[in-house]
Amino acid sequence: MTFSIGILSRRAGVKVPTIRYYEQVGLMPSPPRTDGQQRRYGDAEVARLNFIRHARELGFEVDAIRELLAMSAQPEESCAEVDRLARRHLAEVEQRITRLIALRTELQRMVTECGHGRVGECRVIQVLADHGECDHDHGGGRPGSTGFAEA
Amino acid sequence: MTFSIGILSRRAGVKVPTIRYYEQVGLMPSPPRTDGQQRRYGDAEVARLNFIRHARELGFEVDAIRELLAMSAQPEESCAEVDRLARRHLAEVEQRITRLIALRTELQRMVTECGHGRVGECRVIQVLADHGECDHDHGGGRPGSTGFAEA
DNA sequence: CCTACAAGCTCTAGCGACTAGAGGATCAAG
DNA sequence: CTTGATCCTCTAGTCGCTAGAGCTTGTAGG
Repeated sequence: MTFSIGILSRRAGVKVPTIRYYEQVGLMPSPPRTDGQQRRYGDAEVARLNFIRHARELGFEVDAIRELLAMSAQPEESCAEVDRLARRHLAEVEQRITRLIALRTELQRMVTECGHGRVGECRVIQVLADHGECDHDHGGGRPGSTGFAEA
Repeated sequence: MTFSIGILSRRAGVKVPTIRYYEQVGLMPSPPRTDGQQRRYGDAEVARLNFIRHARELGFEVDAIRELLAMSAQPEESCAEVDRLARRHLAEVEQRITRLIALRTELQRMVTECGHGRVGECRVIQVLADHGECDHDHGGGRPGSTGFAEA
């Protein structure tokens, strides 16, 4: 009926220290303890932890999960807020994708233009040194040392 | 000829505390100081800081930038290592994109399936509660409370 | 009943790349 | 010479864990 944190860990696929961390930040309840102060859990906690894990895998932040959990405890309420949270997160993910795709394009251009010669002519280094070469190639970054200060 | 950290900050588009942080972690040199211990920089530092900023914008980690800077100081060396670093980073970016697109798909499905009714029937909550509903929809998550423990 | 020892406990510190703030010194312009 | 913007160092906080020290507890076998 009740079980230890290690069992809970295996059942929900969340590491033991992470469960304790979730308790600390208020995602998981403070469970009852044995006489020796060891935590005892039940099936409800497995469900809750699965919910948390899945939400984390989808990239929801701990604050958002706290809200989602609070809302899910009110099944009669309108789910407009839940929807809003999920949409906002979706928008963030889409923004990250957009930015990463721009990065990928830039990195691809850098590596395909690298002539595999010496560092002095390396496009990768040139593009990094001169931001102006980033979006449009206006030809001929000067070869040679970049002339940086040394750390 | 030489200028303060604030001027360097404006010229390179990097905040003052970030410049000091870069000095601390060895990306920027320890510059000469005035009698009153204030840092003085020259144009080489503007170039170096621009390089760092651009590399950060492309998502290179500080460790990678340290290596890139070291390599760029050796223009006669082969750029194979530079190339390797850039390609590895590109591969990481591509992986992140792949994962984020999977997340986006899942989130889109969640929000489009939400009927905008009560929380008890909300698909967003249901999918989060039951990982099994994630990749393939086998119909009819039971409505009602999720039955979690409370935090 | 006793002994191992796995698993639990608390507490602190570390990751990466900054950011914020306190509390004080210095520099440049008027 | 005064004002006030800028600079200095230092510590601590962010986020979501993860690692480790040093100790206690639970449980299974003998």
